[in-house]
Amino acid sequence: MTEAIDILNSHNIRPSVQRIAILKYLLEHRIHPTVDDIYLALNPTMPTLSKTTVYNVLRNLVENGAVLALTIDEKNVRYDADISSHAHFRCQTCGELYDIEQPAMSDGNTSGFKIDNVHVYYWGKCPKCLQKGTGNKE
Amino acid sequence: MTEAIDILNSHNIRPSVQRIAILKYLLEHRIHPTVDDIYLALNPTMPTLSKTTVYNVLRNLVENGAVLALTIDEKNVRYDADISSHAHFRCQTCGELYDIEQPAMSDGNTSGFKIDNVHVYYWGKCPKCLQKGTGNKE
DNA sequence: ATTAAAACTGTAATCATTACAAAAATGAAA
DNA sequence: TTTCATTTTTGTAATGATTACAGTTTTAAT
Repeated sequence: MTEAIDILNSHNIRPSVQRIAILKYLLEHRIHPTVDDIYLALNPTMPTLSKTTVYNVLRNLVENGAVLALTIDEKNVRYDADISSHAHFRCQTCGELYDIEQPAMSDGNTSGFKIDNVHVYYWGKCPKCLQKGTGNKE
Repeated sequence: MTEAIDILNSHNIRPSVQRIAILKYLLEHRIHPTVDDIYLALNPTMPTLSKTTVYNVLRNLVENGAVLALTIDEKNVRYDADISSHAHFRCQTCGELYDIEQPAMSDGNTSGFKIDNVHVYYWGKCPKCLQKGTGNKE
C-alpha cells in the first residue's frame, strides 16, 4: 500500500526509498520500536541502509508531526506512527509498553499557555502481571 | 531547616551529607535542574563531591519516590523535588520548563491496568513568548 | 578501638546520538 | 539525455550522558 507515501506527502516530506521503508515499518509494527529495532529489522532487506539515516529520517518525521517520539523508556527513545490522541503505559514488572486510552483532560489554553502537544505516560502493573501476582492471599 | 532530612528519613534513605545537600538543593531550587546543574551548583561549597555520587543519590531518591525524574527534555533528565500532583510544560520557543496544574483525569484503574504513577508533559508556547509574538496582525 | 556494612569517589567503559564530509540520488533546465 | 544544483544518504569520527567498577572513606554498632 502507499499509505506511507501519502503520509509523507501530506507532511511535505519527499518520499525517498528510505523514508518510505522506515515509516512503513512503523505503520506495520505498532510496537514502539527504538532506532535499533528499526535498523535491525530493515537491514536484512536493505543492507545499504545506514543507522544515521534512521536517525535522520525519524527526526524529520517527528519534527513534521508525522510520528511521535516517546521518552517513557529511560534508555532509548521509542517511535510511534500512531499520532492520534492516546496515552502510553509502561509496566514496571514486565517492561511492556502499551497504548491506552487518553483520559479526558482540560486541553486548549491552560491558564495562559498555548498548548500544541501533550504526552501522558503511565507507570504501573499491566493486566497480565496483575494476574500472575494474584495469589488471593494478600 | 531539616526538611531534607525529614524527607530522607520518611523514605527510608539514610541522611548522608551528600544526600542532604543534593535534596536540599532540589528543594530550594525548583528549576528542574539536570545532574550537571546540581553538580556545578554544589561543587564550590563541596569540592570533594563526585558527579557519580550525584547520579547515585538521584537514582536512589527517584527509586524511593522522593524525587521525580522528568524526561520532557530530549537532552538530559531533569529532577523535581515537588512530588505533588502537577504537570510540566515546555515552551518550544524559549525552552523554559514550567510547573502547571495537573488536569483532572480518570485515574485509578484504567481498563485493567494498575496505575502507580502518571506524568503529563505539555509542549507549546508560554505566556511570555505568546506576548512577544502578538503583533495584532494575524 | 574493632570491625562489617554502607556510602562515596575517580577513572574507565559504554552506548545512544550527532557532526561532518564525501558519495549517491534526484529533478529541473537546456 | 547531458548538465548542474539541490537534496538525501552514508560511514566514520566525535560527543556527551550515564554506568561499571574497584579502591577509599565514612558510618554505626559492638
